[in-house]
Amino acid sequence: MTLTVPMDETRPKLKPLARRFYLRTPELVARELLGNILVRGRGRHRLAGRIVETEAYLGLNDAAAHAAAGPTARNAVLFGPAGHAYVYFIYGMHYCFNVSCRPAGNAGCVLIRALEPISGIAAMARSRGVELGIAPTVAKLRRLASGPGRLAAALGITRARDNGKDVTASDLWIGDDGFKTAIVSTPRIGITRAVDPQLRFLLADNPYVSGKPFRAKPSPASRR
DNA sequence: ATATCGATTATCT
DNA sequence: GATAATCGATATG
Repeated sequence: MTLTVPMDETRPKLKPLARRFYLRTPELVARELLGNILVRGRGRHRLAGRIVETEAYLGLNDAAAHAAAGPTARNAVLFGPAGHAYVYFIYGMHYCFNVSCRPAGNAGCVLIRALEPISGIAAMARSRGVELGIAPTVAKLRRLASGPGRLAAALGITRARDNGKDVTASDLWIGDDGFKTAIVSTPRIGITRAVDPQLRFLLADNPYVSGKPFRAKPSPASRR
């Protein structure tokens, strides 16, 4: 199992990814966002987690994308400049957080699907309405932000509050601390069209990705 | 362990 | 009026 390295305060100051990072294809941005840190807040009271799962949505030529049929009131941000938050409401109760890619006019984006919680964990638990006792297990921590709806709830992301925000310069931003690791791709989750292409990207063997709960590999010594 | 189901509403046809 | 880039709960083997 490859748990990611915790962000620690001795690393160089976390700096927002620059605009040019997002001025590329959704596939590339989705891959390269993995391992970076999604942050809510600036300064002292920060909520932060490492991005461990993403999906690329390609825009007009992607039947599964919200932008597939062209601009509407809901998806307007996708047709604007790169590096802005696209937040939508789904199933009557969940928000999902995306970042726009490519130059204005190209409606690509990346859905951020899961975080490994790093700081502000107690606040995330409060936002999610879950109890973590002391010394929470990975299984408990996983419940905070493994899945796009959970992630948005953990960071208090809503459409009213966050849609359209500049992710390179606002209280909702993404920073690079230099972390890199192996990446896996799979088909995207929960869609009914364009189901084949492998546009979902995950950190290999990371327990904080969405889907089946993580199970520790049985070791000979721990078998019962 | 996997399967199915209900919640609840903005958005689009 | 139908659908949806989900989640959590319940049922069943």
